Amino acid sequence: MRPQTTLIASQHQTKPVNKISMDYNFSDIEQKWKSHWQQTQLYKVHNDTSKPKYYILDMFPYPSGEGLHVGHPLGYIATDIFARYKRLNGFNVLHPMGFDSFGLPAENYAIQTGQHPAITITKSSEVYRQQLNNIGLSFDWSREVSTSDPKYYRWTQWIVLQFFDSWYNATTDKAEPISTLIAHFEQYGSHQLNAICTEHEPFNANDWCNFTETQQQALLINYRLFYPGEGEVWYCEALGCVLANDEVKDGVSERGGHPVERRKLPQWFLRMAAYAQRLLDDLNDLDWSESMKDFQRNWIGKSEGALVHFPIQNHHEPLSVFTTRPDTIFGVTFMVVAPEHDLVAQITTEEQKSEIDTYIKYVKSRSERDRISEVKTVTGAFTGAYAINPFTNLPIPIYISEYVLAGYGTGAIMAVPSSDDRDFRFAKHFDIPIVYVIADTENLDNPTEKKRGTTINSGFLNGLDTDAAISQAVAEIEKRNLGKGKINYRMRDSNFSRQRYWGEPIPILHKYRDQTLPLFAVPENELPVTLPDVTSYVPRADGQSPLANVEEWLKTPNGWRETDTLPGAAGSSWYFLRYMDPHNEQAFCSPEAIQYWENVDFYAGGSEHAGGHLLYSRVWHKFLYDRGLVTTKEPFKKLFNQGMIQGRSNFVYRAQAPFYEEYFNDFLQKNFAKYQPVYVNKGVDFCLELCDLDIEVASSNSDRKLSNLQNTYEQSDRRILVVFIEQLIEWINTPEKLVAFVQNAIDSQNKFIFADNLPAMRSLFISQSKLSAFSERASTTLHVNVNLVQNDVLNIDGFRAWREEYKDAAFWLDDNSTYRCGWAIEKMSKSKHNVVNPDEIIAKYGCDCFRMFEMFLGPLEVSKPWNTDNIEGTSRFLRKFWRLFNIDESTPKLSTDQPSAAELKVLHRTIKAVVEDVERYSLNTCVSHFMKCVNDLTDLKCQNQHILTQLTILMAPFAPYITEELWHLLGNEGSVHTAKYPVLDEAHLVESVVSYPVQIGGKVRATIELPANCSQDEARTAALSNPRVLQYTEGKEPKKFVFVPNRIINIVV
RNA sequence: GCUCUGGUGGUGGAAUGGUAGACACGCAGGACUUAAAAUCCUGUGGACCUUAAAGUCCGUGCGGGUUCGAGUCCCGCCCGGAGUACCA
Repeated sequence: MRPQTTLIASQHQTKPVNKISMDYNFSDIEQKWKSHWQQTQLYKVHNDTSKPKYYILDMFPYPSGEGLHVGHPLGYIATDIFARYKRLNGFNVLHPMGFDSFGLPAENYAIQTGQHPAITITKSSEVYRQQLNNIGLSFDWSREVSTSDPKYYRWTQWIVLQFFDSWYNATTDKAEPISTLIAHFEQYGSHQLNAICTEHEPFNANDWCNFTETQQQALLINYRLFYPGEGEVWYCEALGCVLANDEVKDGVSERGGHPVERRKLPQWFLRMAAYAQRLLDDLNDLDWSESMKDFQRNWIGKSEGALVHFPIQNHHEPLSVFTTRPDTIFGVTFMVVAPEHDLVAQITTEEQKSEIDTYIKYVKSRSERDRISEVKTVTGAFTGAYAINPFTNLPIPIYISEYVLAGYGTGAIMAVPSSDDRDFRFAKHFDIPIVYVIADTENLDNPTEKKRGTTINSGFLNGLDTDAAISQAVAEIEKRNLGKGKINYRMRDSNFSRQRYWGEPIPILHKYRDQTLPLFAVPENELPVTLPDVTSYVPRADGQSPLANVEEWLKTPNGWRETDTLPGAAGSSWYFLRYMDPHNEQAFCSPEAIQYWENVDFYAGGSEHAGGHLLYSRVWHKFLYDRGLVTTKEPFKKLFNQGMIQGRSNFVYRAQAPFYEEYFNDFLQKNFAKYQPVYVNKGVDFCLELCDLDIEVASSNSDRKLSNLQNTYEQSDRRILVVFIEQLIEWINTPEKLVAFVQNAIDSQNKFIFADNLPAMRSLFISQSKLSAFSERASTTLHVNVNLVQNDVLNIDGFRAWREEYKDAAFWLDDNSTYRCGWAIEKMSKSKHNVVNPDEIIAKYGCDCFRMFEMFLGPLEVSKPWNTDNIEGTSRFLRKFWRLFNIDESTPKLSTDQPSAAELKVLHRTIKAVVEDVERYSLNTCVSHFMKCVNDLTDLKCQNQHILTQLTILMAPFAPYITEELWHLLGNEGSVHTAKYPVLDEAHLVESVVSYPVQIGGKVRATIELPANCSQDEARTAALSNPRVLQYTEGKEPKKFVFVPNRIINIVV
């Protein structure tokens, strides 16, 4: 389909119309410049260190098979505008794009279809690239990276091996090569070492030297930053594989609805927790939104407290807990251990065993989120074992409950029902005693409402306030050797392996098959370890990845390959560095490139990445910093979170059986009230009390009903009219025909009346504005393709053509003969038929219009619905802008005179507003400023070359094509995108007179004009003598006189 | 559950604590046209009041508070959206 505007334009060109300006023909213009820019490589970025750098980046997209919808480009257009703006202001701007191409969707598609994910992903990347190019984005595609490309993932694997080869030295507070750790072990054993590691038995230098290789390696993995261990994952017996959280819905697998359970399997981990404190500290210097920083702070979840060991009766090992409130230790009346805690099996008594087992089974089916968010019902089980409160020496029962997570703290808590809400509910439920340890909580219905105060019933802590009691308690705990003060982080080491095919193979070799230790890194010169082809992408029933089936790949001269792959986060945690030097085969990025580009200045993406990608990337960057591979501590200086674009769905309403009776009832009341129609619905639907006619509304295919009626009425003194639904539908928009039909029946003498020549049965759709008169049962609501709707008015022909079943659809229309649809704001999705494809919009309105409209929708950071209707305004604006140039036969007829003061004022007011708003990322208001400017210049009949040239450059970042075309029509060389950005001259904005609103008691009662540099006294005299003001002050002295220069006057009487 | 975020006309939205509704859409009326498209003009938060000009009151989810002045700041609610560690 050719765009409408083009048709009109070509008509004008073929007609010999005299002196009509050339119309704005976006499709020719955009085609022309798109290929021209490609040929001249306008957007190619060089590592040109003579210019200041600016690195602007969009979050890595995953190329989904469905292509882009209008929500995706929002951020890309915004960053493109900033990139172009920065370029015009003299920066060397890096603005690259690539694809995060490993991941589950392609893999699941491969499982279903057998197609290699590399093929699907290449196809969808190609679609993405084309669509992005359609939007006029100034990416340097020569720098494109793709995580599933072996040339790229070679370096992902390389960095992972650096993690493997590192440990965290808590003294120097950074990651160091594992060789320095081994040197330490050889000299001191594990003594005098301050490292972040998994706890293990201490050993000395002599021990170390006598350990076997496997023993040494087992110790080292307690320190490595990338290490093997055991982790809980979702496992589905029926599907025979590990599932992602996303693939588990309501406790069953999303595919097939099979039961799932948490299962411990060998996994690889990234020792993220080592970086917790630095991740927290360095947030302060970042230009991120406070909410995003808050999110990460909460995620890291630092808490200060104490580690306390409670002895267990009849058991050698103590129960260790972490608590933030050691001051309440006298109030501990029970302990709760995570159901999966190792101790549970050891301490559970014979009598309690079956209860505990049943409970553990229940918990295995629960997600972590379910476990912590469930507060209404308390669940748990008693182990039968008792711990001893070391301060009161009283035995306290040990329970297990799902609200305690194995992965947090020590996986066990000391429960203080008088100060913790969940403990309180638990104690109530299991009838456990409550000891009050804070003054004035004894008489509260819920003592946990008061969490701080004077300590009571607590021996040596009595009388202390909470803070003093905490430090006193910690001191005493340490003195009695019961534990120690400790800082705990909620953030834990990240599970960094997947038992799946479509990811980077973990470049590790095992000496023996199916035995983790000993293990070795794949030598650097053998990277990348590429993915072998497999016959099936389905994970193995034993939970291993499909790679474990590829015998010839598994076995190498030096050992057996690791079969786990890396998660998506691996490739996306460092990609922004690769863009700096994307083709380097000697290093992941050259030191020179890193020296110049440093890190990302402006990073745009959705806030949903806060806990994942943004945290992983920070850890990787900090690690690379520690190892001297990058020069900055943080990867992303400024973070901008754009909102989502929601879909705006449209609905049509299909009539259901009850509709016809309801409709006819209403019809009778309106048109035949004089016969007193009554809805009887007994045998027949209606009877007209003041005449001898009954009426039945029926479908023509209910033959038996008809013959029954006929029989009944042959013996009756009343007559019957059968109104067929088909007839009702046929006459729905011409009720006068139905009136005539019914009137005829009333007037006739026939016993049994029905229409014979019936139209075919069609489905009926009711316009939204008619709907309110009917019950909910009268219609069903159906999503309709939004592309068939404009301003909520349905394109009826389009609708009929949309689906076979709607071919003959009938419509009950509004009085103005339109069908009005209902609407709702929902997520944009295929099933809701509210997906709008940018390509279609661009074909109809042009890329420039699409870009400006996306920006015009609303503030970038806010979620908002897409509504194509409003695009007309933006389209009109661009045509009006074009007309300003007075183009006759492809030459603008403009004046080269000195612009007028009024014109200059409009221009500079716009420059000021646009620059201010671009700098604060408010792009929707920029579009408004351009509209206002074009409106004002049109009103001024401005045809000044200087003004319009400046405006063209100003608008170039927003509308790159039309401005480029006009730039050349104006006779300029080069590209508008390499021009010099307009500079604000305040001199043009100086006003001699300011108009002040005068408020009296906070309400505006008058407006007065005052000289620009007016003093408070002058303003006071002028305001108080104003007749309007006098009406309110009645000449009295005001209580207060507020004068805000250039703003407002407020008088208090 | 927890954390974050938002709530302003019929619609999208604008507004450093300073005239709420800029800029658009839609709608209504008008001009131009054989007609349509395109374009242009006028009106458009609600309720009063007036022949008119003008004016009055109410209005930014709800209830309080701070201030000469609150959409904006503070406290307490209500409703929607997002994230919640293996979707990316």
